[in-house]
Order: sequence, then C-alpha cells, then structure tokens
Amino acid sequence: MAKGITSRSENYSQWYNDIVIKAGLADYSAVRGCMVIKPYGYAIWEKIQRQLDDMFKATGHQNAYFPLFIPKSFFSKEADHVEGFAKECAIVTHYRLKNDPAGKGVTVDEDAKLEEELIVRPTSETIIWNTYKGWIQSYRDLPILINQWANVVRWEMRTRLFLRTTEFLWQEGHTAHATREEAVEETLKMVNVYADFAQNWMGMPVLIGTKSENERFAGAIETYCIEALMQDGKALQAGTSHFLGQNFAKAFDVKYQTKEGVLDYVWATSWGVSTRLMGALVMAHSDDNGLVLPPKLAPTQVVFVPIYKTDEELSLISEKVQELKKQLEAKGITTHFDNRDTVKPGFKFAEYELKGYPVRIALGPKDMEKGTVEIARRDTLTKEFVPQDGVAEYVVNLLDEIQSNIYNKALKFREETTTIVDSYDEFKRILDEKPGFVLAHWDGTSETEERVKDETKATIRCIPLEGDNQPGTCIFTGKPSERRVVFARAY
RNA sequence: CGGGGUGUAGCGCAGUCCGGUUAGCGCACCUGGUUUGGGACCAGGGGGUCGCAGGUUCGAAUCCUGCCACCCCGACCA
Repeated sequence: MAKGITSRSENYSQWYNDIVIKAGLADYSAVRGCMVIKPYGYAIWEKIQRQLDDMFKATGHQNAYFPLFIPKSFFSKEADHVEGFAKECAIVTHYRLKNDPAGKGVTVDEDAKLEEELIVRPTSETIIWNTYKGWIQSYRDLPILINQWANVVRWEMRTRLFLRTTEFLWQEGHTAHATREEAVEETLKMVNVYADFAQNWMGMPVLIGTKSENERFAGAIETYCIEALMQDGKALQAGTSHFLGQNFAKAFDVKYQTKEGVLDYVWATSWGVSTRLMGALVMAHSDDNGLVLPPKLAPTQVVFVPIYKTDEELSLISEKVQELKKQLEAKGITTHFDNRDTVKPGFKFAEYELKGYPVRIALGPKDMEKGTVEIARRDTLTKEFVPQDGVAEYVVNLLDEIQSNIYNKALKFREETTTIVDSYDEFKRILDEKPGFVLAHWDGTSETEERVKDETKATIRCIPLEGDNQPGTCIFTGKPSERRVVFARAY
C-alpha cells in the first residue's frame, strides 16, 4: 500500500479523500465547501472536456456563454424549478464595499443595495430561456443546439471533493426544438453520448435509464441519466439529460410560428455532466496504491524512469529514451521522461503509481546491456521486460489492453454486485450484506419510494431502458409492477 | 440545522486531565557527503502570535469565560 493512503476496505471515504489530495488532483480551499483543482487534476478535466466537446460538436452543437448572474425575477418563473433550487442559492445583494468605521478592514456598504437581487446560477435554464425568447420567431430559427462550459454554485449543506462542492465546473446543453419528438430524440441522443463517453473513455460501465418522479430534475417532464457503481457498492449519478417539454417555453413565453402559420410553444431539453466525473473516475478504478487512470484520459500515458549510477550511464540512457519517446509520440502517445536526479527511482515508481500513469518504462544499465526495457502497467501492477526494438508496438497494444481491462474489471464488479430480489426482507438484507445495484419490482408510486428510502436509505437510481422488462409485484406493497427498477444507496 | 470531534511549524501528531527550564516528535524543507533496479542513509540547519479575545496566577499550550474556524455523522443534493 502507498504511504499515507488509507486502505480502501478500511475507510472508503478516507481512502477517496487521500487519493484526491495525495495524487494532486484537488484540495480543500479557504472557502467553505469549495475546492481548488490543482494542475494535475485540471489536466485530466481538460482531457474530459476536450473529448466531450468533440462529441457535442459531432452531434451538431455549438458552444456559447451566458451570464453568471440571474435576476431573481427570472428564477421564479417556473414553479417546479424554483421549488427545486430555492434552498441552495447564493444571492448577491450589494455591489460595493467600504472601509469599516470600526477600523477592521472592509464592510458591506449598505447604501449599495441592489434593487433586484442577483442569483449566482445553480443552473442556467432561466437566463438561457429568457435569452432564447429573443432568438426564436419562426420554425426556421429551430432547432437551437447550444452547450455552455461554465461554473455553477449550489449551497449544499455537506460537500465532498469533486462529488459535491459548493462551486463546480460543468457543461450544460440547452436546446430548443419545434416538435416534441425532436426534443425527446435529442434528450435520448445526449444521454447516449454520456454513456458512450463513460464507457469508452472513462472505462466506467453505466446503466441508462429514466428517473422516478422523486429524483427527476426540477422542471423536467422526464430525466434520463447514466448511473455508475462505485467500488464500495454505492451508486453515483454521473450525468443527466432532461426532456423539459414546454415548461420553460411557457414560463418565458417562447413561441414560434409553424409552417402553417400557427403560434406554438417551443420544446426544450437540457443536459449536463460535471467535475463529479472526476470523482467517479477516482472511485471506479483506483486502488490502495493510488489513482488508476484509463489511458484515454491520462494526461501523460507513459513515463520513462532512468536508473543509473554515473553521468555516463545517464547520458547513454537518455539518448535511448529520446529515441523511444519519439517513436511513441509518432504513434500519438503522450510521454514524459523523468530525469530528475533529486529523487531515487523507487520514489518515482511510487509517485507515478499514486498519480495513476498507465504505463511506466524503466531503463537501466542492465537493459542497455541486454537491449530491453522494463515495462510496468498500472492497472495490474505487473512488470515485463520487452526488447527495445518492439517498444512502440508493444505500448500501443498495451494501452488498448489497459483501457479495456479496467472497463471489464469494473463491469465484472458491477455484475457481481447486482442482485435480483423478490421480497422486501431480502432487499434489506442485500443492501447491508452485498451493497450494489438491487433489481426489484416497484409499484411506481412516490409514496412507496419515499418509504423505502426512509427505511433503508436506498433510492431508485433509474428505471433502466433495457434489460428485464417483465411485470411482477412490488416488493413493498405487493401491488402490480410494470418492470424491475434499480435500487441502491447513492452518493 | 441537530449529534460528535478537532484547532500546537508546510503536513500528520504528542504534550492539556494534574500550570513550572529555552514547546517536542515524525514526514517535508535547506546545506554537505555517501547513495540510486521499489518510497535511501549520516551529520548539521531553518521554520511556532500553541485558533481568537478576555480573565485567574509570581508563572498559562495547559485552568475559567466568551467567540471563531474546520472536520465527521445525519437531513438536502450533479
């Protein structure tokens, strides 16, 4: 186990915090509930951003940017939306400071009170739909397919690094359509983009489904989500895509004229993923040695560590490393040569494991003699000697192998911790004894979900789009159930 | 907002119950040397308003009063 990291089995939360902090991803900040994302963490976020952005562009979306502040009056136009967010908003009430008369720094200038308070956006539906009103007159103006990369603020009671911070970075897509069908199609398209990203880039299997009424986004008709399972058996909502119907169009009076000349309200969607994905990445794959990154999202995929006693040895090794580096880079692989002479190789090995570099290549006098390198893979912690001639090919294949291995490992874990239950007693027992997804019948009512939550802390993570859709009877009430849904305790 | 806990060097902590030399330890940091195939070793060195404000006392990290901050567990949530 790495120095200073709490064991995963001993205390999962502590382990998670240790990895985030010690791998250099993020740290607590001076501001309550907010975190500082450090350069290494941000580098990973940039990889995530870049790939998602490409996927959004490929599905016809454009980026734009809307204001951080939302006038209070905008916010209160959609009733469910207000209800859902009212309790967690940061509000700007003044616009000026003055010197404290008591001589203690500065104080708020009460004369500079705003006529109308500004809400720091917890999400941007309202400001965006207020804007869209001015952009849309005819069916020719539709669809509008826009995404924004932004920060938002939600004043949560309790925060956790990446998973729930007061301020967080995310992207939010906001689209406007002429028909219900087109908007529904967009909602589904984007939840599938998220699933694609989670599985093929993060190496994290997800379930795609809809949310129950209790868990639905405030103001949405239907919320689609991707739901992942962490290594402690708790679920994490990793992304959501909302079909908003005409709720926001009605609230902000956004109408368009159809081909036939009739006025109708516009149909809307919104969808988002956040820096929470960083937390998911950590919790899905990491071990007691530190972070494990999927090669596709690792800022640096291969690190070279020289082993040497003399300057002559180092210069020979350096020459070889430069040669190999070029070969790898020619194949699109990102590399780093750590030739620091201030720390020993063993220290570097431990450090790169902690930081989750997928592949480490060590090169020492023995290798120079035999014409080999020592290649270590982070996911399995195994090492192998490989001829220098074939390194580039070997690493290309190895990175693919690692990418699919960590996905398969996570998938296997999910399958092993997913249980089908048919009675409430069994349901409760499984939640404690074998945490994970629990597939059970549910009568479809909020009351039942609420009662199950109160008694077991488990919620309906999603009503899956695929899989077993046979009817049955609710484990709690015995009433008819259309199909099994996915329960779990969640973050 | 309820319950619990903690504030002492950059980080992690001991010391507080029972007041008494110059406040200590590990890691990290700096200097010099030896090392380098899994987190090196030796020697020397720098770094502290003991969370803040008052009080008691010859004397306070330690006792008393008030305040503040943060963490953990709940409720709330991407």
